[in-house]
Parts: sequence; structure tokens; C-alpha cells
Amino acid sequence: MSVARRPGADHCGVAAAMAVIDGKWKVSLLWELQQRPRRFGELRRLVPGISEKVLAAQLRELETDGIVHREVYDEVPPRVEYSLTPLGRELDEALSSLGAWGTRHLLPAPAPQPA
Amino acid sequence: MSVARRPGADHCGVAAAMAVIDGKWKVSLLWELQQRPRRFGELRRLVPGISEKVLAAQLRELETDGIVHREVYDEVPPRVEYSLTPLGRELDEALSSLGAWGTRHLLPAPAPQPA
DNA sequence: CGGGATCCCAATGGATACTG
DNA sequence: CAGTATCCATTGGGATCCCG
Repeated sequence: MSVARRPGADHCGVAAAMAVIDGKWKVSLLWELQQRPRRFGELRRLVPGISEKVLAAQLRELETDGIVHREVYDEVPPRVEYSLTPLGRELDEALSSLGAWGTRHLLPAPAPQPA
Repeated sequence: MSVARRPGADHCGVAAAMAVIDGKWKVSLLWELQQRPRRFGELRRLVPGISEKVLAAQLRELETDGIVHREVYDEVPPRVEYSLTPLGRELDEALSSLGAWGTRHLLPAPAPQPA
């Protein structure tokens, strides 16, 4: 998204971070990329429901914000790999406490495991 | 926003948390409420640019999600106070590492203080 | 295979006026 | 004061087709 739409993104760290991860699919993309580098078509399959246009758009925004790296291999058939930058990895870590909170309070309690 | 628009919000803590704080002004509201309870008109002034309709809407979403508490005082003139619930405070803490990341990497470096 | 170009829609949010 | 009601502008995102 545009930072312009995030009030306070120029003076508040949370708002600035939100501006970067805003976008319907970005956290899913972060999640997939944090595991290993992925190709375009791979991501399309891993993130069901996303359209090609939007996938390309959100990847490019993440790239612009320095979160993902786009590596183009000059082969045929074409191959492009997306991976997290160091900054992207840090973001992922910063998100972990938020994820823990969400898991603790918002997600349905997991069924107790039998001994 | 609606959880429905957040892919994975039913199984991923980060997505679930994002669903709760999604909304153009919610982090600003969290920021103001974390300091002390606030009245409606107070928030309207503290968060410049927000309209009454949107302020009311986002407050009610936060209330529905258990983040803010709405206390109505039966007086005249009417008075309503909004405050963070314990859950809201936890969310605020969970956001701190994200805020630190944003401050570190996205915000313009603060001018060095003279000794 | 990895996208760019278009067209379309629904949801979010802005402005303003009105009410208990 | 604390909202609701109404109307409207923006835009993120979906669908599809096309191209190197």
C-alpha cells in the first residue's frame, strides 16, 4: 500500500511497519518466503486464491520496501526467485510476538494431544 | 476490517492479529488509549483527519474484538470513555517489537542530541 | 514461465448534516 | 457531547487476456 494512507507512518514505527505489511497477502508471502526462496508459480500455488496480477504487485511492493529480493535467472524457460532480504528476516522476527499474541488470544484452542 | 478478508486469519496468529488492527486509524487509536482513557471528542481531536463516522466505526470494531472497553456515564451532557482492556494492553506490548523494527529501519534517523 | 495491460467490483473511508 | 444517516470518492483487489 501507499505510506501516504497510513497516518503517522512518518513518525511512528508501528504505523511505518504496518504500511509495509499492509496488503491482503503480504503476511502469507512473508510466511512462505521465510521458509525458502520461491519461484513465482510456486508462490501462486502456495497462496491459493491470489491472482497473478496481485501476486506480482505485492511482490514488487515488498521488493521496493527492501523486504524481498528478486533474482532473475537468464534461462529458458524463464526463472525468477524471490527470497527474504536480511531486513525481511528481521521483520519476520519482529512479527513473531504479534503472531504469538494472535495465536494465544484469537485462534481456537488446539485440541489437547493424547499421551 | 472483516476477518474474512484476511487469508489465514483462522489458522495463523499473525494474520489473525492483523485482522484486528487493520483499519486506517486503529494503531493511532491504540496509541492514544494506551496513555489513558479518552472520550470520543478527545480522540477526534487527538487523531486529526479522522471523521466521526470512521472514529465510531473503528472504535466499535476494537470493542467487538475485545481490545477497547466502552464506558457510558449516564450524565448530561453525555460522556463516554474508551480505554484499553487487558487484552488491548497485551496487544500493545506485542506491537512494540514491530514498532521498534519500524523505528530502526523505516524512520528517518533522529538528529543526534548535543551534549 | 513470469508477468504486464485492462476492465470491473466491493469495501473502506471521507464529508456533511442531523439527532437524543 | 456522542454519535447516526446519507451520499460519494478512492482503491485494493479479482478476472481475463495477452506477450516475451
